[in-house]
Amino acid sequence: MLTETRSPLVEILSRQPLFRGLMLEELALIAQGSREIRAQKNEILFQKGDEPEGMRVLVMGQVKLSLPSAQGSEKVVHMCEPGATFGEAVVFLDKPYPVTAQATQDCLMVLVSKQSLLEALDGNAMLSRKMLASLSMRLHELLDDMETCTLRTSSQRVICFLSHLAPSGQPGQYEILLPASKQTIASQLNLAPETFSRVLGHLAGAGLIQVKGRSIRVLDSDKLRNFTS
Amino acid sequence: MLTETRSPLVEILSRQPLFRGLMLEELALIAQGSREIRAQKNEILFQKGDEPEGMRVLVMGQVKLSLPSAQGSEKVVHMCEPGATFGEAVVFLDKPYPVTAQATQDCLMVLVSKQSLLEALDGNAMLSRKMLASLSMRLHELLDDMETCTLRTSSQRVICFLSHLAPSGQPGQYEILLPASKQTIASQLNLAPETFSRVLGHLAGAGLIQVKGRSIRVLDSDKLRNFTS
DNA sequence: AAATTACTTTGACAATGGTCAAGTTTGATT
DNA sequence: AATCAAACTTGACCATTGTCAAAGTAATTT
Repeated sequence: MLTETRSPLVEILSRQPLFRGLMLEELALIAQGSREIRAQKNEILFQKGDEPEGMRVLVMGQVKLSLPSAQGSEKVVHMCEPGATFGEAVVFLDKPYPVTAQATQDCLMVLVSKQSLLEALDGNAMLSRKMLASLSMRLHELLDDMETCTLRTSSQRVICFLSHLAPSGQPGQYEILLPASKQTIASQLNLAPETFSRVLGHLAGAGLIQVKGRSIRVLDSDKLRNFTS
Repeated sequence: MLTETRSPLVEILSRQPLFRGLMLEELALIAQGSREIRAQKNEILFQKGDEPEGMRVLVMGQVKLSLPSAQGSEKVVHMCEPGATFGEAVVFLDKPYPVTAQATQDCLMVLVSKQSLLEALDGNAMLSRKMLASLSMRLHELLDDMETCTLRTSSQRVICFLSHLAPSGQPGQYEILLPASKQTIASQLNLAPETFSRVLGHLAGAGLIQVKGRSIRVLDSDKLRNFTS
C-alpha cells in the first residue's frame, strides 16, 4: 500500500478547483467514494425529481441545467463548464434534484457519493469553506439571472449577456464565441429563439455588432452598453 | 467569569434554528462578535452594492430582499421571517451585497461579524453542515421562484403561490392570510400589482376563492390547482 | 458527397401582461 | 373622529414578446 501509485481518480480530483490544496490522504478517501462517469452529447444525466446520488464534478465537456415546463419546453438555469460542480446542494438536503441535467458535449465527470463528501467536509474546515463559497457563488449567479430575466427588456438582456462575455482587458472592440447554441442562450435569457435572433439582427443593423454564426464581434462596447430600444 | 449569567445575546442566538445545538461556549464566542440591531418598518438595512458587514439573523419582524431596477422599480427576491438568516452568502465571497434589504415590519436582528462566523464554522462541522443546508435551501427556493417567473402564466403563478400557503393537513377548503402586501407579493411573482389584482378577481369570479383584504379563502384546492386561463 | 436532421432566420399575427389614469378602500396619524 | 397618505381596484389602451409557418443554413450521418 505504501508504494501504491496515485490512482487516476485522485489525480483528476486534485486538479479540480474545489479539491485543490487537499492532502493526498483526504483525496484518496474521497476517491474511494467516487466513480468516473462518461456521458455523450445530449445524454440526460438526471431529471428534475430524481433521487440524488451525490455531487458531480465536471472534468471535461459541458452540462446544461434546466427546469422543464409542463408543456415540454425548458428554462436553462446554468451551463456548467469544466471544474464546476453540480448536484451538490441536494447532498445537504433530503430532496430530489431541483433541475434536469443534460450533457451538451461529450463529458467526463466524477460522481462523489453523498457519504464521502459529508465525511470529507466534516474533517476539513477549508473544504467546507470552499464549498460554502461555491454555493454562495451559485446563489449570486442565480440572482443575476433573476435580475436579467425580470428587470430587463429583450435587448437589454442580450446586451448584458454579451457584455459579460467581454475579455477582461476591456477594449472598445472585441470578438466572442457564443458558449452554447443560440436556442440555449435564448432560453437562459428567457427569450424565444426567434426574439433572440431578431435582437441580434437589430443590434447588427444599428452597427454595434457583427454576427457570423456563433462568432460575434462587438464593434463598440460603450455604445452597446448604452444602446436603448 | 465562571458564574456569569448567560448574556441576552447568547440567549437569543441559542433559540435560532441555525445555532440550535451549539454548546454554550461556542455561542458565547459568536455572541462576542455580534451585536443586536433594531430597525423600524420601512427602514433600509443595506443596499445592493454596499460593502457587507456580516451575517444577519432575523429574530423578530420581517425583511424584504429585493433587486432594484434602473427605473426605480424593484423585484422582490425573498421575504425573511423570524429565524431566517440573510447576508450570509456574502461572507464567503468578497463581493458587495447582491440585493437590497428593507424592514417591512419593526425588526430585531443580530449581526454576526464575518470573522466570528468564519471562526465558528472552522471549529464546528455541525454548524458548517447547517450553513451548507441553509444555503442549499435558498438555492432551491430561488430555483422555484425562477420556475414560477419564467415558465408560468400570471394565473398559474398566483395559483401556485396560494397553493404553497395551504395548511399541511390539506383540506379542500382553507383560509390563508397573505404574508405581505399585495404589491410585494405581486413583485415576487413578477407581476404588476394591477395584474395580480385582476387575477385574484378572476379566480374569485370563477368561484374558486373569496378575497377579503389580505385574507383569502380557498374554496376548492383541487379545482384551483387545475384551473386554466 | 448526398441526405437527413437540427438549428437559425424571417415574416405575419396574436395575446399576454404592462402602463396610465381615475376612483375606491384601507390604514395611519394627528 | 377627521384627515391624509398609501394601498388596492378597475377600465381602456397598447407594446413587447411569443407563436406559428416557412424558408434558409449549418452540421452530422451514412
